Amino acid sequence: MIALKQPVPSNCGDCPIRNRAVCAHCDHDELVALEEIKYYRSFEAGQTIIWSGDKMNFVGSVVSGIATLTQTMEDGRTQMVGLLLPSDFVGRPGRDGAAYDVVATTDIVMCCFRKAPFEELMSKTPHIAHRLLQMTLDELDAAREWMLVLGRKTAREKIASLLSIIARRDASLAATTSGGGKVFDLPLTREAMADYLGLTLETVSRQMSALKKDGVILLEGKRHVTIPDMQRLLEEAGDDSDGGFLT
Amino acid sequence: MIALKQPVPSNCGDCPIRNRAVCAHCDHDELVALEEIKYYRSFEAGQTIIWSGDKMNFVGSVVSGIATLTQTMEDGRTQMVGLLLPSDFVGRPGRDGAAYDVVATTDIVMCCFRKAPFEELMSKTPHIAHRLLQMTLDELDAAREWMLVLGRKTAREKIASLLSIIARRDASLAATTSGGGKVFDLPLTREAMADYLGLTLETVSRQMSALKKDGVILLEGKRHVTIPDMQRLLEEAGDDSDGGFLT
DNA sequence: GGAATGCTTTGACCCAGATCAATTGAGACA
DNA sequence: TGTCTCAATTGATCTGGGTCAAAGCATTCC
Repeated sequence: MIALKQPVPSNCGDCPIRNRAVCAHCDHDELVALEEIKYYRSFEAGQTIIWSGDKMNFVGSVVSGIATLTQTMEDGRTQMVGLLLPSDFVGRPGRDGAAYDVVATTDIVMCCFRKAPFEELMSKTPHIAHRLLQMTLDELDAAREWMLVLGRKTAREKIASLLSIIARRDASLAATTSGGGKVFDLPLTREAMADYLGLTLETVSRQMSALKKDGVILLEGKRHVTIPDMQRLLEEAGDDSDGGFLT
Repeated sequence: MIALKQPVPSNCGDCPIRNRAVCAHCDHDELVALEEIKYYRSFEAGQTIIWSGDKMNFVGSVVSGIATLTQTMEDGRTQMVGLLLPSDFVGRPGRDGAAYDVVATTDIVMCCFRKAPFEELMSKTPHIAHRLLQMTLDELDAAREWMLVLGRKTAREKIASLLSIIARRDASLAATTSGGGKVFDLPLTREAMADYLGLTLETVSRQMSALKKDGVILLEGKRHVTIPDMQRLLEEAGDDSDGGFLT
């Protein structure tokens, strides 16, 4: 895959994640202060952005593209513990070492801040700290939702859950809605899906085929997914018919 | 079980969780402001403190005792998503509805604050907001650690992981260390352990028996556990020999 | 075109953990 | 002392998803 030079916002006003990232609630002055310490970094699909255990000297937001957060055991078993979509925050103020590997799944652009000045700024601008708390609480909810998926759902339900999450999150930014159905490209390989779901890639493949055979999803090629009936997918995921998920 | 009237700290200075709860970094004035809106509530073992979906009109900290956070699917499958020990925070500033059931596992005392005044106070006292962010980030790390346990560990490793977490957390407050070994009472039934680990209670029982037979743990009665060799337990849990866990 | 590479699908078989069922043990209570 | 209840153990059997193995299908690169 050719890594094209990716577009970068020229200023915060144009930024596609201006209203959802850690800077969402900042007023003009705060934004100016942030602009002073920010810089953009691009990574190609497949690149590791941060190695677990590394000293982190920056934090930042995903501007475009997708990254994953993964944990690995000594014997090689891996579990994805986070899926980072545009506007998601990376890094942990107040801690030096990275706890997880962060890997770019697609080409990705990040808006980074050196850690020390960001922490300094955070202590002075309550809007940033408050927004970060909100986002962290949301992530905690998502992580707990995922614990239910990992601990109690069947393979078929797991796949349906993942698809419905991607459809929902994708919908909130780049929704292609065609006649009631949702259409998107899977940003993950079968192996990455398996790592997210605590399954093997073979089981993922089998369940994808089964959902296709049963008409729950349509597949063109390996990645292009159409969901003709979102409600049906949610039922397959074992979720409340009226949306067990939070927002 | 007889629910004895439980002791309640007479003021924040005496409070056993003064240095670890959400109020940990508060200075004198902030503490006075908190004291004004705080009140204690006690619950007996088995009582549900909060029902998922309920309107939450308070937040608070666990002072003594243990509670669990659980999610339930329509068909009754349940997954525990949090274990609340003394100093842990309950409730979510900025959201009205409770997302999970909170159940007292032992008799428990909570230090509660009405939600609106607490949120008001939080916006004025950065120490509280900052501490809450720290605690939420810690919980997020714990949740992600747990995702690895749920997604990739064997039943035996899961049990060993749970025991080592309880031993560690218990150690930090009420450690009974006898000659290098750790001793504690399990605060959970086999069923609660199963709900935490995404297993059935039968499997939990079998693996407990197996760990006992292999000398990894000693059991007196059903709940009293001795861990003669913590290092050995960590190996059984599949963790890094030098502590894959954070903190 | 042909070979190499990487992702994906599919099949055959197996096993860890679930399910179903019976039993044990420890209070609580009358 | 017996019986009720509720947690826990243990056994027998079943099965969903893992493991191992072999193709299938695009892309890219000679």
